[in-house]
Amino acid sequence: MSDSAESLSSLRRALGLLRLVGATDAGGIRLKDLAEQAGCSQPTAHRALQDLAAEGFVEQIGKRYRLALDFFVLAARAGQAGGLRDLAKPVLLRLSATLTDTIFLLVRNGYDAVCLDRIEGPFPIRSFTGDIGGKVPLGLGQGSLAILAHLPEAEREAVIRFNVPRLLDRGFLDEAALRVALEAARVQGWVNLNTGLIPGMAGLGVPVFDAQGRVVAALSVGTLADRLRPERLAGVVAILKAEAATLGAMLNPFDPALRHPSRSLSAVS
Amino acid sequence: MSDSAESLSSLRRALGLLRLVGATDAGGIRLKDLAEQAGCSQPTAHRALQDLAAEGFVEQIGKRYRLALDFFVLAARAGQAGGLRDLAKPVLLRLSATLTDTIFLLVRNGYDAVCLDRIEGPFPIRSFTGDIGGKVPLGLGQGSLAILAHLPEAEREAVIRFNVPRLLDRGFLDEAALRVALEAARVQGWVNLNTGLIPGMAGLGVPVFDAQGRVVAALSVGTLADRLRPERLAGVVAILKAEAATLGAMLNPFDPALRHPSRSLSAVS
DNA sequence: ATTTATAATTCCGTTATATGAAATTTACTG
DNA sequence: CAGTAAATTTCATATAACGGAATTATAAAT
Repeated sequence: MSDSAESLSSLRRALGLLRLVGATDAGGIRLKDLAEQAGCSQPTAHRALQDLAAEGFVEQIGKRYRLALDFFVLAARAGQAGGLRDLAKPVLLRLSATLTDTIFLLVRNGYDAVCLDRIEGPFPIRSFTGDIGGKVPLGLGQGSLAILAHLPEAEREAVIRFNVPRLLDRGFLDEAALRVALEAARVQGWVNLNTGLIPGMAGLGVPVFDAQGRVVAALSVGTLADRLRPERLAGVVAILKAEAATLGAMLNPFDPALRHPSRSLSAVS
Repeated sequence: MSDSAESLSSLRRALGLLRLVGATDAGGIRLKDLAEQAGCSQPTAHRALQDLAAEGFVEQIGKRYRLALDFFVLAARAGQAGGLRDLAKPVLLRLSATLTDTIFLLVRNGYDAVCLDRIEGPFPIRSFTGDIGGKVPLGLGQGSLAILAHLPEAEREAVIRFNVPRLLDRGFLDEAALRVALEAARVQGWVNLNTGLIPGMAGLGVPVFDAQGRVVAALSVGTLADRLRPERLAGVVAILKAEAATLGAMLNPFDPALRHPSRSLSAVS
């Protein structure tokens, strides 16, 4: 629906190339394939890549292109999306120290939840979100589900409509199960999906609300199933909720980022 | 030397704008200032920003622009120099669990060492490298020094020549002290610079070699000086070296990234 | 080593598109 | 409710982005 209209500006095209380079794994990608996938001529791709490389976004290793470390550094230095990450850092550190488990900070981005930060606990964790920068469809995983559950009705429905096929594709919840889980999340105020999607793993997510009561993020814990048995669980929930409240209270209620929530949706390609 | 020649391609200009947006902190930056700093007209900046926003690299909050999450997501993938980050993850986790200290994974990038990943220990650590994505001149800090010490002669000399002034600027080692430290690092095979540059802190770094014996990274530990007293130190060294060996063994000897080491130097701006 | 094939890079005439001045709209500020 | 400054849109112009074709480099095969 979005890309059917042909001609893009040269900049859009170049950014598309950058994205394609990013989609490739460590080995890099050849100019030929890049041009083909982007649907532009080889000389065009070549020139764009030269510029991208000159600006330090891409590096050319032999005949292959891949994202440059400078790009990584640039992002790391950049004012972290909304300052949320910086604000949340002490919260994550406290949680990590208190719970001795892996802690995630997730935010919504369009139809996905993105891992903004994470602090590793001593146990090896497998999670859907993966590392910082990782993405999961909203609804998959505890934190992700916590966010989805507390979105305003209209947005939530839009996301569900869009995501159900994606979830099915990945072989997870169907719509009915998803709605049950969402309802449970809403009444409980936290998520503890023990669907056993990852054997031996368990997790727990709580939403973070700003002063207007909008969900802006989720905190979650990932750990071994053993470590979330009933007696410990209640305590962990309490601690997580307390920290989520703390974090929420730190959010500037006048942050203009929260005034145009629809934009983030429409920005999805 | 690089930007004195005027006309840049429109792409370069747009990427410059992106960089400027990134240099701003969470509050964002106005179009006016952006155009001014970039040295282009307002309409030009405007259109570029619209495209950047349409591709999800930048978001417009009210009248201010800032980096969007997509940018961070993409950048997170840029850390993958040779997939090293993913490969190293279990190693870092093991080290963190075994040593209960903060663990760093550093790689070389031009004249700098970049922190590719780090796992927080329970002790509050101050380090030069700082957080993930942080940079230090090669030679400053244990891991960074470990890398420099094991570079091939010619490259090492080039880096030293370039970095000595930078190190002096920051008030640290002079060339003589640096060379002594490098020699020690080479014979010992690990670095334990107790220069007391950061009071109360201590660290320890070991190089990671690939199958051809080239340094590709360093593992290091940062902790309280107390925790690296002689009796514990030997054990920590042994563990670090063992993990460095494990990691090295996992590296694909045919990674093309390692075949053109000179490029990474010349790519420095 | 020599040849062959495939991809990367450079050239160049054409045309699309990026550009900035000026005009218009929008949103702040006193 | 003005008055002002910035953000957008419009538009004619010139530029620089485009792809076909030619050239060079690189890899594969014999």
